[in-house]
Amino acid sequence: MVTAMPDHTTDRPGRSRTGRPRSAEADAAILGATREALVELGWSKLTLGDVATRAGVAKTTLYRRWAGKNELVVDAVAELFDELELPDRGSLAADVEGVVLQFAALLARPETRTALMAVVAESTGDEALRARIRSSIVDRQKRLVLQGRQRAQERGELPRENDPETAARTADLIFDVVAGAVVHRSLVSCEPVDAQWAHSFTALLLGGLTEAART
Amino acid sequence: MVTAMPDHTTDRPGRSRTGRPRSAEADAAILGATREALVELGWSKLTLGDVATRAGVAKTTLYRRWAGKNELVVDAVAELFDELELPDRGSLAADVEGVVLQFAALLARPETRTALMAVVAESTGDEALRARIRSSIVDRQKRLVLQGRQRAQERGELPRENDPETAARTADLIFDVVAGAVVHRSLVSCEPVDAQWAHSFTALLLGGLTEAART
DNA sequence: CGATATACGCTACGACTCGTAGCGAAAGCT
DNA sequence: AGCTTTCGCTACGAGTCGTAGCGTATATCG
Repeated sequence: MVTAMPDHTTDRPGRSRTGRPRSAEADAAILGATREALVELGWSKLTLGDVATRAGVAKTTLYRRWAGKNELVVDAVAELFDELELPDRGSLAADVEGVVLQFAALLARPETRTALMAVVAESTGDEALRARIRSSIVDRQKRLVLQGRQRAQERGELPRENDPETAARTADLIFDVVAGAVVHRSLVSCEPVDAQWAHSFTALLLGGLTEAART
Repeated sequence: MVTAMPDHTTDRPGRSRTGRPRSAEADAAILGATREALVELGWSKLTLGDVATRAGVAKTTLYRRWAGKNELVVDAVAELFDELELPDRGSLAADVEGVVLQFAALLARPETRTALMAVVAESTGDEALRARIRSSIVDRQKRLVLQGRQRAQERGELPRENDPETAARTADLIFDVVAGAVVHRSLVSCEPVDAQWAHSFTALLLGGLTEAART
């Protein structure tokens, strides 16, 4: 799931092939410095000037590539979410528990905690930013739900869907429940997402799914 | 659930009874102005000077009462959450659907959307702020879960718990699932929490609960 | 009533960040 | 070579921050 062209760049005139190309190392250094500064300073105290200094680039270079703090942080965090995988653990319950714990581990990292919530908050009044978050972060992770369901259906643990529209709605519901519960547990309630919690949660979720499939 | 003493005030020396008391009207004006400014400007562009102007008070008055933007916004938003109620609709499913829709309506208001996420984001690096959020907002709403379960047990829809520790864990789990799913659906996925979704979600949740109770 | 104590409005201040403009130099492509 | 774009650097006005100082307003206490 790699974008062929870096999507963070603002309008580049015609994607011309002449002239000095942008430094890829600078890109990596900036995104890394952003995550680092986010951990130390938090969202509100994060300044682009500081990021530029840490990355070893000029402040103007930052403004040439990103429109502002929001866009920069979205790109800096989006990279982290691509780590999530869905290894086949043999059963639907084990798969769900595994991805829950993976997601929790990702949210336990300070840069993820801070950045994710801050950007979502900022996006409530900015439609363009919201769209960027959805395409860069949220929608990419829905693949985990679809993948897990397909595996479960192949194993016979879940019935195959007849109506594709219902199937899509159910997938969305599951995605919101899983992601929402884990985020709320770890960031709002500030309680650990350990193996015990993951087990209880999985039991609740799968119980609800099989119960619903029965009717 | 009204606190006898305003809890937002920073250290007041001995709560002495002499001298001019703080204006309660100013308090209300400031908190209202904060919510208003939050809607128009968003979190990052919200300035305390602007809030002071809108509220018709001096900027210094703001700094005398609140330590900073975070604390002010937490108090401004905490008031909104006290609206949530759990009217008795006759069945557990109806009660859950009702509170889900209420919560969604609260999150649909722009000031709530913006403020809640922003404050949570800021709190990831600030233990004092985290504690303030929990006591002012989160923990207060857990009453809804406890209340709903008690009613369901009285109706015979749910079995009574034997182990109080397990009961507490289950309540926490339900709280995180409900609040997390609704927040994620409306703020991250940006999809409406309508009657249909609330119905599907309730079926999933209650299905999981009865299934889990069976084993 | 006067004395005391606190809150309030107002102004001013240094420090900081913002986002942009302008320049010369560097680095690629034809 | 010549052209094009990026990069680092410096400087700038605008805006915000949080605080200090001062005079005034409003409460309780003796």
